[in-house]
Amino acid sequence: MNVRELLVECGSVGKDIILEIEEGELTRKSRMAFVRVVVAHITKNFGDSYAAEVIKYTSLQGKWQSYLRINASATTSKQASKQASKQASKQASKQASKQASKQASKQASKQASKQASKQASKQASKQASKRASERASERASERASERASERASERASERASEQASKQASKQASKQASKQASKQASSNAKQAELSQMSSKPSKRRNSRQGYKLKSEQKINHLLYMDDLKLYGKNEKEIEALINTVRIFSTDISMEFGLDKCARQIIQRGKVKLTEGLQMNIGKISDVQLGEGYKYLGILQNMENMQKEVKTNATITYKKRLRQVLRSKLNGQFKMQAINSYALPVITYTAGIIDWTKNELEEVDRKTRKILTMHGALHPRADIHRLYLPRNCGGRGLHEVRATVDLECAGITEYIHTKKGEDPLINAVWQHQTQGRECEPSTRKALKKKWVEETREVWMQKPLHGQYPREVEEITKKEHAYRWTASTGLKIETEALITAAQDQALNTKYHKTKILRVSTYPKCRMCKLSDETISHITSACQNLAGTLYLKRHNDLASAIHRKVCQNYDFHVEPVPWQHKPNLVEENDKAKILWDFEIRTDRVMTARRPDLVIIDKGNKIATIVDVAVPSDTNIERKEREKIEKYQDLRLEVQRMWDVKAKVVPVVVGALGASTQNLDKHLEEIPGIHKAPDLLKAALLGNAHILQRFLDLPDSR
DNA sequence: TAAGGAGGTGGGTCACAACT
DNA sequence: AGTTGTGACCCACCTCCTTA
Repeated sequence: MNVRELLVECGSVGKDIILEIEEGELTRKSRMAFVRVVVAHITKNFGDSYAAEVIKYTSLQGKWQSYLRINASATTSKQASKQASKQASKQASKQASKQASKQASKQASKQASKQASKQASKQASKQASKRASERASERASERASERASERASERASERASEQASKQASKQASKQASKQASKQASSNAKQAELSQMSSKPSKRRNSRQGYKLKSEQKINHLLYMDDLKLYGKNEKEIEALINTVRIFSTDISMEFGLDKCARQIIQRGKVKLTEGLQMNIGKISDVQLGEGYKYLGILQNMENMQKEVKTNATITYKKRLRQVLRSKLNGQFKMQAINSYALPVITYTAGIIDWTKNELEEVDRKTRKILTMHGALHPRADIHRLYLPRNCGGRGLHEVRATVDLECAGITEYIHTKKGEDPLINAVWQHQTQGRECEPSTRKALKKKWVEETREVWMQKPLHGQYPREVEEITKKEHAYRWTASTGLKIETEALITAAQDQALNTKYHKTKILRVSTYPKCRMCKLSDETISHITSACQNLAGTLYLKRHNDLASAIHRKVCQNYDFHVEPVPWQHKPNLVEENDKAKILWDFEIRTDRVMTARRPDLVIIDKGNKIATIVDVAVPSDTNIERKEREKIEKYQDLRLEVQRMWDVKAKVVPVVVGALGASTQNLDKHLEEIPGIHKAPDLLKAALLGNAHILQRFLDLPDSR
């Protein structure tokens, strides 16, 4: 299809366009006409759904070069490439909007109200589902839908907001229903209010209120202690306020006049008045620039987006810092942020229109604050930060994702309830604009999000290296069990995860990845490359000192528990426990790092622990190791193999049944599937998390010490 | 070099005012 | 009343910078 020919065909309009293109700039008017001509042509020839590919028409000279030649085809064509379909959808949407606007032009007046109601319903539905999630009761849903319609009415008609004093409205509703049933002669307004609060369905049919497009009337919103009244003009509002006042008086409650406010909107504009003078006092108008807080959201003629956002962000950050300054451990700090700080933002989800950028900004700020408090290494992976702990993440909730999920939840709620309530249905209709669709559930979205985030993390060349390697060796729940069970400080947690992410400042990293150094070898032993796994488990210079201490800490933790089991005296505090070479009483004998004299010559005869249970005639040979995470399984097999000779010798010499138990914990927290099974074989109660914690603390100490050393080169 | 963050760019949408 | 022009805003995408 040649665009130029097309323009020539369509007469004077086309000729003008051609002229303009050749002369220089195309005016917006002509550009639009241009698009209309092209789109009309395509839809005429290829139907409503087509694929179009836009190609530069290089054979033309001058200005025409930058304009387009379009290859259009019906969408069934298999040749349509990805690009083509992308373009097509773009064009299609363009065209759709064009046509829509044309058609809609006739209904301009309707559109205006549509837009108003669109926004209104959006906000309303959000609030609706929020309440609903809290109460999931009929009342809640009703109120919600009412709020929706209320919002819709806001722009088009006058509106006044009014809040009765808290307890008044609460008790009023209760008492009102009682009184109404008791006294048939009670005044009409009383009856009306009682209906409002006790029989929601009738309340909607009352005379007063703002009328929606769907013919329903709405005259108030009530949630707990917040009451809002709506009327189609000032008089109605006065009448409604009067109703509330009468009730308040009846039950001896006073109007909290200073907490009430009114707003009159005429033709979409706020009309400021002196306020409403009543015999009990004056209800003043909502002041310009100020707002009125309804259910925690600052509102004026509409939600005060900017103010709410700023306030929410400030409070969020304040709470975030508060949590991080606390003495909670890493896991609980994350939980506290999720349940104490984050809801400040998520409460506004669906009511306030957060942009993607704003939410990402909040996330960035969060990470910055975390880093400032030592809770996140600046080079650590951010996708991992937001993954659940059982997937290897740190269990923080991403603000953006949480808000998205919240909105999805609201949509889901409205979708399921729309059949039960005409007002909710109205909200749904506004939101979908007639396009029926099945919203995906919140749960499914969450699952999808976790999967995708995890995939991104795993695919990263550097950060994804650890999970890829370690998950080949052991199961996820064993590799990451330390994150949920050890109760480490958040700083230690950050250090360990940064080490797993290969994000620490090692010489190998500097040389091979940053290329700022030329010497990748270890600063201590100068033999191997200075990688994380080298520092944590393979450096010869550290073997006799730091590794030994880590190893002994772990072994002595086991020793202490064994001693407790056989009623030996132990220090009350674990870290003060100093194992003796030999402990013996009538129940058992415990050897610590003891070289066993054997008749036959053998290499491995000095295990970390030998426990001889005298009663059961069982000897347990325990050996502890903290290898690099990728070696745990191999190490475990090696240990068992290594002590087989000794086991047989012990059986023969001491006339007991002997077994070898390896306790292998990865330096960065991974463990094998067998760890729990092995621990059960050792007398006493041994918990894997305690051992993991001992290993990780030792390891964090090693990393800190090592990386703090001056670079020799 | 990997990753995150910041800023720029182009395209799209929307609201509003001016014009026809 | 309908059309057109304009600016604000948003978003996706890209590039560049920074940091380790």
